[in-house]
Amino acid sequence: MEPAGGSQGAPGPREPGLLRAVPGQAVSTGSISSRVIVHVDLDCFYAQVEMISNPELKNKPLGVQQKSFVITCNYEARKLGVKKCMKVRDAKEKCPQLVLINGEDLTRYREMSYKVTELLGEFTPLVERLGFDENFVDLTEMVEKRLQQLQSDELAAVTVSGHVYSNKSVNLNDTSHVRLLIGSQIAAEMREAMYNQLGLTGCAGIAPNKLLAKLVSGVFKPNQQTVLLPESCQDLILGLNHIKEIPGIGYKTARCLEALGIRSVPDLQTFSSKILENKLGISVAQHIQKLSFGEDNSSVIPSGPPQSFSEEDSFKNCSSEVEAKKKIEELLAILLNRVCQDGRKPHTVRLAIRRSSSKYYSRESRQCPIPAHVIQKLGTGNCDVMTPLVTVLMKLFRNMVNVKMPFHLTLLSVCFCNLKALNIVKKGPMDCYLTPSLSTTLHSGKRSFEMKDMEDFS
DNA sequence: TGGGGTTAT
DNA sequence: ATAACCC
Repeated sequence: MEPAGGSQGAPGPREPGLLRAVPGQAVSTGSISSRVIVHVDLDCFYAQVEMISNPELKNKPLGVQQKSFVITCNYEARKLGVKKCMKVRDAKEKCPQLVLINGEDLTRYREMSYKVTELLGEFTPLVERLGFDENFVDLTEMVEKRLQQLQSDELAAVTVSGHVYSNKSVNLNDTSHVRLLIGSQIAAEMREAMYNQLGLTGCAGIAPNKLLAKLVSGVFKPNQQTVLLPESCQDLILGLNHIKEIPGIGYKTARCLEALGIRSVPDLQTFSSKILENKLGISVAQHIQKLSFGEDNSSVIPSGPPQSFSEEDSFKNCSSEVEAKKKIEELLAILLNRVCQDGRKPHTVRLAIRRSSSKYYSRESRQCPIPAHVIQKLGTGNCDVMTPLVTVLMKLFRNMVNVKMPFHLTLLSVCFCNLKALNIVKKGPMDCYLTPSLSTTLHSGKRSFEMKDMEDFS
């Protein structure tokens, strides 16, 4: 996650009203100590996208299928017993009327996903994506501005939007809650905008940090929102039945913890820090033990454009080089279109495989720089960029797979990463950005001082 | 599971 | 390059 104190460090000088989000970097929120974070979680996202594409699918039980699995389904289908990640066989057995749509091509889901992130980005630039269907938004500054617009006698009149997470009765008039209540109003506006502009429904959780916002967003589903007030934080985290339900504690860590006899949240809260550090390393140990108390000081990191593009395909078996090459070419062709639309240029290509012999989810990969002359042609449609890239990918393939020996693959993945916006030329304290057209001009004309620098760069 | 993504080591 | 995490 992030070192302690991330978004709450020293305020430092900042231009008033100017909050610039730099993707991948935390943004200082000034001297504000209590944050307001919202977690926005779309309802059965892929199924929603399919129902928008084809409204006749509404009020029918709908599943989205990848290979032999129903990876998500709408609420009609859930009522009839269909669950996420169910085998198609089992789902059809449970629910013979189930309509299935193939969801292996993520293009429309990805596009809609970024529309959601962009829409949230109109409220504040502090939006962090988590997968295609979830976003965290740091509302602290927005809330503070709205608060300053209020007269002191209006504070007690601020009302909550949506549910309040609580077992006991809470005093909503306590003005120490006013920031979270305003946060709940903004969250409602966000969900309204998502529905009005994109036709999407979803849940939201509003809380003082990302962990708690995420946990509380799922309390009332679907299409509802919940705010968590500070006095209920312990109730929420202690309400979990197993540590694996804490986001950040994954399969491996949960296994390791179980071996130590740690299963429940109180188990983890009270376990010896020293022993935990020895078992998991100081970083993970301290992090997850904080999580067990509901503490999470990680900041919302604006995601910006993606850092990598990949296409993958899984299959029962691929055991010849010719077959592998065909599949790699398919993946590559799709990727080239995607990277062309993005505008930036990848400087690294990676090939990953999964062998049928490998125990569960384990991949091997090899990567290498994309040749400079290939990078330059990448945006420019007509040139053949496939051939050199296939050549380099097959070299990576043969580096991983001894093609003279029998092999058996179940997955191939091609990834473009190390994306650079434009040709960056270092000249002094400020980097200078050349537009592609200017770059071309410099190529054809006399060779400038900057061009010599560029050659070193690539 | 699948077909994606991210960060840390 | 891998391993962990997230969806």
